[in-house]
Amino acid sequence: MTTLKNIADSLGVSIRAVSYAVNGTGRLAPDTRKKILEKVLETGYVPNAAARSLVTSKSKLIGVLVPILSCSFYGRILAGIESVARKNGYTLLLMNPVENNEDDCSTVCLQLLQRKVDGIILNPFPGIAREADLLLKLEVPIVQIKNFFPELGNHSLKVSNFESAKKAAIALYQSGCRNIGMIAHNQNSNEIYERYSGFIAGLKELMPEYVPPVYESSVDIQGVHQVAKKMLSEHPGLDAVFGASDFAAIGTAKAALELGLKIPEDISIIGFDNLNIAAEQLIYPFSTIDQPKEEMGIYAMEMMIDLINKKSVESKTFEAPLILRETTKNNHLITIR
Amino acid sequence: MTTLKNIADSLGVSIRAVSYAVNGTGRLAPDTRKKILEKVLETGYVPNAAARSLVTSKSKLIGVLVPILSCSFYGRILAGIESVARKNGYTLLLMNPVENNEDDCSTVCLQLLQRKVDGIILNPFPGIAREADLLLKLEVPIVQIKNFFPELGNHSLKVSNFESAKKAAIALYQSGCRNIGMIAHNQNSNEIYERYSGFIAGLKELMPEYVPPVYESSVDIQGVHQVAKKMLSEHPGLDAVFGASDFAAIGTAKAALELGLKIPEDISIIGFDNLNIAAEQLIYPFSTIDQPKEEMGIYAMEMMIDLINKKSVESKTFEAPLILRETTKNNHLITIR
DNA sequence: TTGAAAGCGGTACCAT
DNA sequence: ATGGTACCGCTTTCAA
Repeated sequence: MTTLKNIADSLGVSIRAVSYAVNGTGRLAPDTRKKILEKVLETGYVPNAAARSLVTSKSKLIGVLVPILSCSFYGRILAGIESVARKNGYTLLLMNPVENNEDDCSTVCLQLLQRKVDGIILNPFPGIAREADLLLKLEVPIVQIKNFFPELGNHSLKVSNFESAKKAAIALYQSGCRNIGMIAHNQNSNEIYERYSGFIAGLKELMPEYVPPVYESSVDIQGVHQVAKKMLSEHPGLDAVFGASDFAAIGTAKAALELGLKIPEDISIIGFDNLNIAAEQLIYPFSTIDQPKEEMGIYAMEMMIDLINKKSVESKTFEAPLILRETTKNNHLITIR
Repeated sequence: MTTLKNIADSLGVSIRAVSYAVNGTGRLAPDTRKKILEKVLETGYVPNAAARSLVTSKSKLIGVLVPILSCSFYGRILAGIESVARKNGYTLLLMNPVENNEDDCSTVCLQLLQRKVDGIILNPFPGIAREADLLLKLEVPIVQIKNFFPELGNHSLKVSNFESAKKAAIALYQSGCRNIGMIAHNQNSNEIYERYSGFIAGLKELMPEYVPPVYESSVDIQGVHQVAKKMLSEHPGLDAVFGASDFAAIGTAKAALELGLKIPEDISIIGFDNLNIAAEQLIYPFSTIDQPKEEMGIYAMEMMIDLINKKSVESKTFEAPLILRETTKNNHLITIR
């Protein structure tokens, strides 16, 4: 393998000179520099990142922690992160611990510590927040996506869950629905809670007396399907459902169709996330709230770079627009976006 | 930061002793070992991966290169890779170059070289195969997924594209269809070619005289939609279409519905991949060929570990079973799987 | 402008 | 069984 020393020896110059030439730093006689660079090209020399980071104590590594890879949601965020990381000389360490599996979470944290990552971008969940002390010991920036645990610092990124959920409630009202329910999720997460609160707040404004049915389910279509069937049976008058996720929306639609309801004539449905599986439905492309996934990834990594460079950064809340498709009726009456 | 030396000094033992204790290697007096381990725990010492890999010349890093992150397909493969990597002390470097963008591809390769990864798992495409010389210089194992370029060595992983496509053709025949077309893709990839060949072979067996229409499209629903509309208009007698991907299947279904055809009564459709967006269709969950994504990821990483340990490994072709759902008629008549 | 050399945090060999 | 030490490849200070 070619090293700095090899090149230095073969050219009769010092190691330092080669280092400067390779990195474009320091002062060097122009022709020395040129000579070295030619040799570098010729030998195909590539600097050793481990050696470099050992002495600079910068790894140029960013740990990225996501709980789910089997759904396009995090993949699209990852794509955003990766593109700006790569353009700025950072490389991503991808970690995908099974959510709340203690072993997985601690293994992953240990990796992060050993690798001396320069920063961590993660979608936090309780199992990882429990390891906060460890992570904090690294003393590197942490950017939280979607969710937020104060133990992990105060740099975060999310969408306007409250406002967008409120928009969904208002939209359903504007389309003529008056019996509106919600399928929420039973996970410990403030984003779901914010969506719930926004939904309630929207209804409170328009129908102060109305108390909507809200059911909770696990975050998967199967689970929602069961819960939605229960909700629709126990509240046969429902003419609209807001889902805290697209999984919730799809599960609800499944249940509604089984019960012989027509979408959206009998029942309107709005989801959240704008997942591919919601957008690409052949017959019922879902009305939903769009989370700007790629943009969030891009912003997260830009924020990370600023943090690493000690620039001041602000946590950001993205707008999440309402997209009207085929699971809501009277779209022309809906003025809110 | 705590280092080996810190611990050694504070305990009055040698650095070597601490190294042995931490790694559980070498011979050490039991009580010395115990004493050291306690100190390690107390100080929260974590070894520095860069320093370690500098001297061992093993990085315990695996470069993973995927062309697309915005679709659950590669995410699910990644999840499989990550789980076995983590359990074996390896960490993944995630790379997502824009396919066939030269800059991206060379940046990514440079990263791989600098990081001295112990292995590379990738879904190869022409832009990356062009950098094969560089990658080969690393002299580390390369495992190719889905596609295969001989320039990148001979370790690969794929599904039985030919046989499964043949199954699809036979299944469509068994269900009673006699006018069967195909939507293929115009990308330079042998997997698509194998699917095409399998399809043709299946039909040749059953209807030697029949010459099926085969149209090519880009790999996205929009593109397929256009092409499928053209195909269905130019061949109004078609009663079945085999899609080289689920994108092809969905785009075709879209076109068929627009033309007023009933699925599956008027036209049967079988896709390939078993993507979430195909499986989770509310009204038309797609009959398709299932690629075992997680399993492929798991196997790829296991294969990588064997290769690193100089064990002999064999390239593997996974079975890809036919899954019958709602886009094929007379499923009960279809005996092939 | 350039060469020599210290040292980053480990591993592993060579003596003792 | 254990201590001393060379060295991995690179950056950077210091002196010339």
